[in-house]
Amino acid sequence: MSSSESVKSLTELVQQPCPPIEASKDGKPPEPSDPPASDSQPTTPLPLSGHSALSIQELVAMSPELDTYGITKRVKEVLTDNNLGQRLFGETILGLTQGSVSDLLARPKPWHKLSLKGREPFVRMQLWLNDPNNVEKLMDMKRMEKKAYMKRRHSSVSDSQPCEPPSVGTEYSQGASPQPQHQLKKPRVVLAPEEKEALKRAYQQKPYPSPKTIEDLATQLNLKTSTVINWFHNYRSRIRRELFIEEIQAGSQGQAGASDSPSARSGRAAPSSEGDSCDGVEATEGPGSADTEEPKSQGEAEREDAPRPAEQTEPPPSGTPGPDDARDDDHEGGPAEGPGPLSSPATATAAPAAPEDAATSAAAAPGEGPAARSSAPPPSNSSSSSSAPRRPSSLQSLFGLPEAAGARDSRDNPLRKKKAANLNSIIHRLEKAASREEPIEWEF
DNA sequence: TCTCAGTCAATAGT
DNA sequence: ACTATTGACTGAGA
Repeated sequence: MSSSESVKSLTELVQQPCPPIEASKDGKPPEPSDPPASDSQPTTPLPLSGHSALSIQELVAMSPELDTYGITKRVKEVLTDNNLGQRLFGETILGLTQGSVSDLLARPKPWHKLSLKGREPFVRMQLWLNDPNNVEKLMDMKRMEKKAYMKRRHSSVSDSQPCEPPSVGTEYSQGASPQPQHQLKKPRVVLAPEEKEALKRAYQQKPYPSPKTIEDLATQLNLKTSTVINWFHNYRSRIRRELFIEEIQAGSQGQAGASDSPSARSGRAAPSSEGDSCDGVEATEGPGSADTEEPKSQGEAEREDAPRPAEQTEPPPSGTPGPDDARDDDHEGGPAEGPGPLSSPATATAAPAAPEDAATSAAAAPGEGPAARSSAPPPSNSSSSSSAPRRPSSLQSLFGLPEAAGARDSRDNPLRKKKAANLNSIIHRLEKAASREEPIEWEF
């Protein structure tokens, strides 16, 4: 068993025409049915059963640094060039749903920011790209899917069977499914623009609201607190991701690239898209307290963009996510409270005002019920927190990355890099401080 | 417990 | 039909 041995098999494995999907999807019961067309295997002997010599996880662990941005770029090209959809690609190659694929392709995170699990799709994409035959295969699959669909449709037309959602294969079955599905399906909550507005506003004042604030927010907006909590979680990470891509794009304007080295860190406040009239980008403070601290320096640091509201906004003082209210010094509940953060100054139209008004539409039903949870068998597994033995050379060729790692040079914009570095360290310290409870002195 | 990373899946947009 | 967006959920850390 020499390690070289395993690398060798690894190489072979990867070199095979077909991507080693599956590996072990473990977990989620409702998923394993994803195998491709489900109706007939074209000619692709997907290694769906048994295990291959190496699990994809191992591959990931041993993978050299990949250029996620470059990979997604190529994948996008290939998909569009060949008219292949994200759904098919995602389900057959990545084992992910269309939405996830879309997200991944549009906002890839830099390799270093990815967890082992998060790297998996990228390794799969890379492997997939390595063999041009894979495209053909996918196209074949698409054709077959279509054919099968047509067939099914015809037969059902002449055969009654009104049911049948027109989705490709994927019949459920799934063995012994108790089929509890008739249950109410919890209508998806859709936040109204005004509600989002209010939430964004609140976020700007306090990216990490205390439970109490959340509670208030929920009450005022007539939403469930869990919705508000989720919204903050989602919003924070979305913003973070937005920064990543900006970082990548800024760092590689021109050549594909790179990714990892922390480069420019410019950022806007939010992904914005709709009304984001706010873009308070620098709206740091609403209520009186005009920042206490004051990074005096930054003299030459760029100023124009208020970088990440999140970390920068208010970690310094007391920051810690500690149990004790810590961050939200804002007393909105108190005196003069009024509308709190969401009080949209002028346009009070927002939620707070008229709860009963159907307008809100969204949240509505306050009475949530016991909500039957689906039993979720804890698959766990993965594990394999191997310490990633590095084996670059062969693996690199294995993954066929021509450039990838190479781009770490950084002779792009020295100035920019410098600023970035500076900013980065600041951020770093902020984050650290935030998670630690120490007073630390702010001076950059 | 909280946050985050990753996803799913519904649904809005094209 | 396909893609993009986004609320919710799951599991891992601290």
